[in-house]
Amino acid sequence: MLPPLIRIDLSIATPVYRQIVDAVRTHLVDGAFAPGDHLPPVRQLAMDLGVHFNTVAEAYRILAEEGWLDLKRRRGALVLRRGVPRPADPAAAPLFARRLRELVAEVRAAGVTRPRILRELLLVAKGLEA
Amino acid sequence: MLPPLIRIDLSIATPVYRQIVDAVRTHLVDGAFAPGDHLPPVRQLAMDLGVHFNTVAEAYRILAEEGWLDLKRRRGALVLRRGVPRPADPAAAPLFARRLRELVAEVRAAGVTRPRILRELLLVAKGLEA
DNA sequence: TTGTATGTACACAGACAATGTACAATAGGG
DNA sequence: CCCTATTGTACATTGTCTGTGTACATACAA
Repeated sequence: MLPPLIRIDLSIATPVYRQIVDAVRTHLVDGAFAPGDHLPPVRQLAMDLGVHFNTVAEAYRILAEEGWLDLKRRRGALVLRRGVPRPADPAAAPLFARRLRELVAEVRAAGVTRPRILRELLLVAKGLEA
Repeated sequence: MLPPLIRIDLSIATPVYRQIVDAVRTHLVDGAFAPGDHLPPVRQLAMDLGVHFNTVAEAYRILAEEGWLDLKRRRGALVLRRGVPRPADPAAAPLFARRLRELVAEVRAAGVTRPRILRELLLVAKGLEA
């Protein structure tokens, strides 16, 4: 069995619905979920994750507001071809810089080694160049 | 006036006390706050940030639990020489990989350009090599 | 037409975040 | 020594957020 595309962790502070949003959006950006695909129904994904279906529905609603999904009853969650990213909020890039540094600081403090962090950074950078 | 070392953003979902923790920890890791320094008293930092002092106190308490600070009444928050990072939880590195990808996906979706993201990743990577 | 698979709406319980207020400890001045 | 001001602490309170329960609306298929 392949590792599930979406996993959640009840032990961390990030609320489950936001973990779902983050995980699904990652797959949408990198193409693992492509326009025309259907996401699993809220009740099915909820079963897989062990949460209530309304929690999944909330995540789908947020993704629909972001323009990724078209939600229609009885038809499930259709992945849309999402228009060009809206012009970035000018604060977005500096905020990214800060959050990236905070994330790295957090994992360094947690004992992840510098080479390991470096490796992940460069892997992601590599993926962006393509 | 220099840009303040710590800033918070009431418009985002991350609670203020956690924003404070993240910002201060970043400075602790990169050395802007060094062992022997004193952080501002909770009431003063709270004034600067426009929040209640108990919110700052909560952030300081978390950092003290992480081993960064020694809190004593009337003496303020003393920055400790923090022992070697505890052995990393084996899940920490994979979790970092995931969170990094989620962060990048989020800002890409928000319209930050790939070169801009790449630049920040490489900047942080550079800082880690030193 | 009817049943059923789907998303939606909304109320509710519990957890969490931020604050208000009172208190405890301690450094420093007299 | 003792007092006082400055600092962190404790805990109750208030409002918001999260996750769930339950009932409903919609639309496809037989």
